[in-house]
Amino acid sequence: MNVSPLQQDFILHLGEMGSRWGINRTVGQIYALLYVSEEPLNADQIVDALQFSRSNVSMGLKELQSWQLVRSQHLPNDRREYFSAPEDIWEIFRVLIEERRKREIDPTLSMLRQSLINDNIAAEDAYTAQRMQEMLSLIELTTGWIDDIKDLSPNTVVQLMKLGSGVTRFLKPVAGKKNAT
Amino acid sequence: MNVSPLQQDFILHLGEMGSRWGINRTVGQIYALLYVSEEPLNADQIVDALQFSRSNVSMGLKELQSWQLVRSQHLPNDRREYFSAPEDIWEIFRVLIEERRKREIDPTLSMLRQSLINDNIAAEDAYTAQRMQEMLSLIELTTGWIDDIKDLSPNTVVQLMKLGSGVTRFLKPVAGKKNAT
DNA sequence: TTAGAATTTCAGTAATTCCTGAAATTTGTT
DNA sequence: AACAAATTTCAGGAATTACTGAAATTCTAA
Repeated sequence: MNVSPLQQDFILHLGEMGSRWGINRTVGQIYALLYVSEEPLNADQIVDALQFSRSNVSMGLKELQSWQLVRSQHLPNDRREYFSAPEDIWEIFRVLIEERRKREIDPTLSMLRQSLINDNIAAEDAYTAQRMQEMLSLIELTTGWIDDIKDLSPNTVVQLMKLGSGVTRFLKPVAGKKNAT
Repeated sequence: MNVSPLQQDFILHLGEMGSRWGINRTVGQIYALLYVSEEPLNADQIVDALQFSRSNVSMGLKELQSWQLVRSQHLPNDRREYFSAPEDIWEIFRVLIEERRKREIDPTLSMLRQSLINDNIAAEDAYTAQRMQEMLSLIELTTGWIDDIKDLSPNTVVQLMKLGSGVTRFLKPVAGKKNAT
């Protein structure tokens, strides 16, 4: 496994970014390597390319699979497992959004719903409950929207994104408010 | 500073979530406390409510201010600094997206642009460069779209989100493709 | 300009997370 | 079934990150 300088830059960068994305450096690097590799790689090839321990690679691959960012397959006449990052960048994007939502949003959604079930909130908690409700409503709106658009074709999403704030021209104007600036 | 059970639940939860959001537990708790507090609080009140050290509160507040999630002000005849989370949940949402983008996306955007400037990529790097370009294009599209809609009024954004995939009815149909499912 | 209140800095320790090598387990082939 | 290859588990050490208390600094009111 020789890693070109271009690949090396990319791998090191995604390693550093990993920590900001809630995965550690080595996991970020493994993903980066797979992302830029045309052929699937087995664990030993990854060890060879990135120079960390076999067990670390094993755990890293497990984590990437739990994120659904990496798939494994078998090649004919080879009992080793081969790993690759899905090709379709839109698929990757969608998975990333869904997984982050699961980890970063859904627990809070449940917690807020649970806490706000109680319909007689003490007077001293009126403001707290109102704030929690505001947060809940925003999360529900946002996740509902994501659910709604996540199944659109990439092509459609591209069109919509390119349209940007231009979509507002299709909205009914609200009295006294401009839709777009 | 007495913290109600409802507030306590919320504070502890946001503390735990903090780690998934790239801020630590205590910073998450400080933010949660401010978020549900109707009045601004000074550092000692936060110490009293959450029971961690004065210096930790000081550092936590600094970090929250760097995220633009917390503001400070002065009350008449009191030299202490008082802190609060902005009221407007849409403002909070916007700030959160912008700050995460700065930390999690922009560095990669720069790196990819920088790496791909070079217009004669070695043959062995053709696939790598293509993959990096795909990532770059997706990031540019997404951040461009965010830039474009971030200035819309909350009202407009709510309308658009509620419309969800319904917006596709305004798009020109693409030959052989359905816009919506 | 000084006293003391408020805040920040920072070095050291505590806690957590990461990574490894050895051992155990699983898988597939003969 | 026995062996060896491949993979996973896991205890312990390494590295990183979080938190504290003491000291230093900044601020403000007299």
